Amino acid sequence: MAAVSGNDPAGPVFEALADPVRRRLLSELSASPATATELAAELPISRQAVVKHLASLSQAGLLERERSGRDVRYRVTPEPLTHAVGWMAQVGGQWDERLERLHDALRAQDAGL
Amino acid sequence: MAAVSGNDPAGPVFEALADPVRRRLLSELSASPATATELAAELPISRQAVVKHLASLSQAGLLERERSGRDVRYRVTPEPLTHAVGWMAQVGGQWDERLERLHDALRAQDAGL
DNA sequence: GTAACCTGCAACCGGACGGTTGCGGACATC
DNA sequence: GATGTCCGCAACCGTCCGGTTGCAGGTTAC
Repeated sequence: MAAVSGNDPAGPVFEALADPVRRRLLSELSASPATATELAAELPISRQAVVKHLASLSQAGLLERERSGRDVRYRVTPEPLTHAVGWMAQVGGQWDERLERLHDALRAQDAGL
Repeated sequence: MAAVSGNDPAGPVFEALADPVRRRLLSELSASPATATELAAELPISRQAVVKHLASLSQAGLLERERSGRDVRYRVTPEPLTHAVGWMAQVGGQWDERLERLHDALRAQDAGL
């Protein structure tokens, strides 16, 4: 009796967003793209830790790598966030269908890209 | 240079939603409230494991316990989901402000409850 | 060419987390 | 009141995950 349809593409997104450091990184990158060393400079963790987090975010489809010579620049690609919103809309749908309509709007916009 | 405001109330929600079992449970409960033993019967894990997951969800404010005699019934309280949507709207805002408006709509509805 | 800097890979470590089992207590039923 | 069933607590275990360190490979600059 699965209430929400099949397997969720939102899983990787939620897993990626579960870590506070990762959310922080996404937040920073949403303001302006940056390299791993730049990001590590603003955080109390090593560059390698940042790289691992960026790999997680990238695996969820939330980041885009762009190499320019010596360094690699990361930027946000927030499309997968719609999967997460969609899932929540389905769960919250029973409770309030306004979320449903919101989700529909997102889907429509997504198709428009 | 924090791009997203202060500390996030969305953290617990994302952490709760990071686990597939927890998402499954939320999904089931959104369809109809149930007890821990009922939920465990539909899953390949023990009742205690389910209880722990329900505790996580409850800690994120996503569940409500309702005791009736011998057994405890859980139901979904999806309001905290708006925190998660709000956070994503801020991150994705740079990319598309339609999410922002969606978030505003949610906030308005939240105030209306 | 050599020095400085950034990326990438691999090994390693400790703690958190998902899961199990066992047991005691409370409630309903007979 | 005895029994079955459900909840709740606690201990325990293995694995995954976040983090570190060390080192090799490119790339830019001097």
